[in-house]
Amino acid sequence: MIRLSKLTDYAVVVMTAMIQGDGGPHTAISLAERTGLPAPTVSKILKLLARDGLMASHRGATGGYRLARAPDAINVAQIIAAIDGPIALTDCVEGAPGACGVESLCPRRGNWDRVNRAVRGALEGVSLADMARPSFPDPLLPKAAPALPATADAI
Amino acid sequence: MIRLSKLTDYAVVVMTAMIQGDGGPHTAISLAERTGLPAPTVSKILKLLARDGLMASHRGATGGYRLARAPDAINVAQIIAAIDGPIALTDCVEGAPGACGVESLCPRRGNWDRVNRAVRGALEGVSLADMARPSFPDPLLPKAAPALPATADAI
DNA sequence: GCAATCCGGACCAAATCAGTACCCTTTAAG
DNA sequence: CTTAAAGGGTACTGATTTGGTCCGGATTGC
Repeated sequence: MIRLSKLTDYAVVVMTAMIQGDGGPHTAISLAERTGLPAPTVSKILKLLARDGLMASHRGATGGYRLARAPDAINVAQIIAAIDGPIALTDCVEGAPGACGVESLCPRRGNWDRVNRAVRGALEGVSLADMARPSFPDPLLPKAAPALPATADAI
Repeated sequence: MIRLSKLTDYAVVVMTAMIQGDGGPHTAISLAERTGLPAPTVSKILKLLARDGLMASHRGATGGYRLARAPDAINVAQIIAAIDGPIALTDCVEGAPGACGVESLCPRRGNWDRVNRAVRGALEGVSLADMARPSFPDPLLPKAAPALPATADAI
């Protein structure tokens, strides 16, 4: 499967938890308690999100984190980019020149970029507000099945 | 970054190499020579592709592999599914129930599926024929830069 | 001044993946 | 019928990545 970092999943959990709270700043510890995630991990996520401008941080005694923008002004692509780094499906375009072997076959590189753009556009179309919305009616997922109906929604 | 398996990249290389050859069947060894990839790896990829019906294999003395369908009838999503397994960004929906911790925050599960569908649709829109097309004019990639302009095309 | 909080980096263990090797089955040629 | 060529499947190993932790330092409010 296309592995999306687990930290990115946690990031969405933390950010939705912030939405559901009051407007005040949230400390890393309080968010860890509310989400059930380990505190150091939450702290790491918040730092990454703040570095990319998705969070506004306030240091000092009564400090904490706040969302930098409204939930519908933050999309999934931005969150992924903050945690996992730039969205690129392959590492074909890297510093290592010898990895590609025969160069005559490598013009496909530009075409992977086409795929990257398509995926990026899809991810930009989903906002944090969409993710925070409580589970919506979905005919594919009759919510009574915590077992593993996962294979159904695969390609 | 969103890690797409390196084997999937190789799969596209191998399949484009098959397109550029004549119509006859290709052996795993001949494809390995033409692509510069290690032979056992090519064999592994071909087996995976054949298992999902993307390749037609012919055993015996003069056997080999052929594309099961026309290049424009095969899309990237199918290749990824054959190599990396079903396309699912997160493993939130798994057999392990304890992993999620607080259940009250987990309704976002259905929303990840929305993201999955968006990505899947994007990948289905790119065919193998698109990938095999020799590098097309792309303003973002002024083909004279094998160094590492990779960060430019990131999100 | 003191305490609470964020900031930045380094560090370690565990899971995952790429790659390889081996043996079996099938098929066609001689 | 025999032989060789090719795919089919499984198991194993080394390396890379990732998730998670920890520590000292900087900053702000009380």
